[in-house]
Amino acid sequence: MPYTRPYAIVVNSKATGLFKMDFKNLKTKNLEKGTLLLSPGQKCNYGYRVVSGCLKSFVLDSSGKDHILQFAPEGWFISDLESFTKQTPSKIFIDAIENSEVQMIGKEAVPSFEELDHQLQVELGLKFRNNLIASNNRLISLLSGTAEEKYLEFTQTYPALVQRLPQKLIASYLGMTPEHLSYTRGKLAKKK
Amino acid sequence: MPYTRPYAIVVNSKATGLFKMDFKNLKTKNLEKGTLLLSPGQKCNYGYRVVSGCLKSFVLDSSGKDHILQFAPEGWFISDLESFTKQTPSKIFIDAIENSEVQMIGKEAVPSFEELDHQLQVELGLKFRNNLIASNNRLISLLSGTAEEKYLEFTQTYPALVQRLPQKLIASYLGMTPEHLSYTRGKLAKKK
DNA sequence: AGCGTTTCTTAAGATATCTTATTTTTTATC
DNA sequence: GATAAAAAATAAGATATCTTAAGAAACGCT
Repeated sequence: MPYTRPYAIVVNSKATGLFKMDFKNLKTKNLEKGTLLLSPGQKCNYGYRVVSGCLKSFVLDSSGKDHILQFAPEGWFISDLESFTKQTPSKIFIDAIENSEVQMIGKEAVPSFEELDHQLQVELGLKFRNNLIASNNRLISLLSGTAEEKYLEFTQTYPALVQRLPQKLIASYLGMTPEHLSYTRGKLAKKK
Repeated sequence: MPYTRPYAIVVNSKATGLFKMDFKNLKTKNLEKGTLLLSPGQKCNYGYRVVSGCLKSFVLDSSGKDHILQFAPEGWFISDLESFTKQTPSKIFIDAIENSEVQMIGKEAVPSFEELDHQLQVELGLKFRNNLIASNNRLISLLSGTAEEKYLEFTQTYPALVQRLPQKLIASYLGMTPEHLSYTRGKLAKKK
């Protein structure tokens, strides 16, 4: 079943990691829970720095199931890097998991990487590198982990999110059904 | 069963993408097929630029199955980015799929990102960005694709490798068994 | 506090993918 | 080109994860 939700704003945005950048011309926006910021097919013209609340990015597969790519709680940045930089149609959704406050960084306000000032090039280059390391580690985890291993790893990597997010979203992030995550947690609880 | 192979050299290395860089002090080395260049637990002190042949990086999971992270044919670069930059113990293997010639880039010859000359910072920053986009796309594919979809995508993305590599290595890259890939290919052939 | 909604748990049956084993095909070596 | 070794195909039975469904618990709103 396709994605249906009440939503307020339709703006745009990348899906990658945690970084803080200070640009000029930041517009602050308050989003209601459920607000959809980017949909597949759109060009992503914004990045979002989360001031409060939490966003997520996700894809829908050919059978209509969603798969969460990234969570972005306070201090994190979220966008569709590929669509934002290459101005290609996005493949992903971005929406608000909670009522959130975000700073929007518009494409037009961001020079190409080559034209950024030197300090920002270094900072951003390092962010890309760290995000790449994180993305590769997630690949390893997805490729080689069992449901149990992946869940345990998540709880260690993002203890705060385990408390805060509905389990079904964590299941989607880990590539399993909520039912199977529940079953896995049950097994783990017995072991202890 | 653990990884056993005849091997010649034991050096080290990252696992990320395609980029060309020219550093001084490149040592060229000829590797026999099967040569192991990096193992889990080691610090990765080298990156490898492949001149001819093909390398791969992979992990072994808790039940002894391998999962290929990257192929590196001619012109590609391969290493363990995390271990190389942070000097942490690697989690991955790197070895030669074919007899290969590589240029070794030693950790000691590579300044930190902050200290690189400006031109290289820009080039490398863009490489990190493109690798990150590629890594994110692979995540999407692994999370949301069926065996069939993932195989078709691979054939479109790396047509040359489909010809060149044994199917069992492609299966490992796609996160499935060789038997299941064979079954999937059989189904696809009938459809056509 | 109470009622409706969403989330979580549990469990039975279904399916995709895996395991093991055997046969056929391809590749490598002398 | 013959033989050995590796890879691919095929198939039957096993397992992890999914689907569906229903009840229990938690949450959110008035």
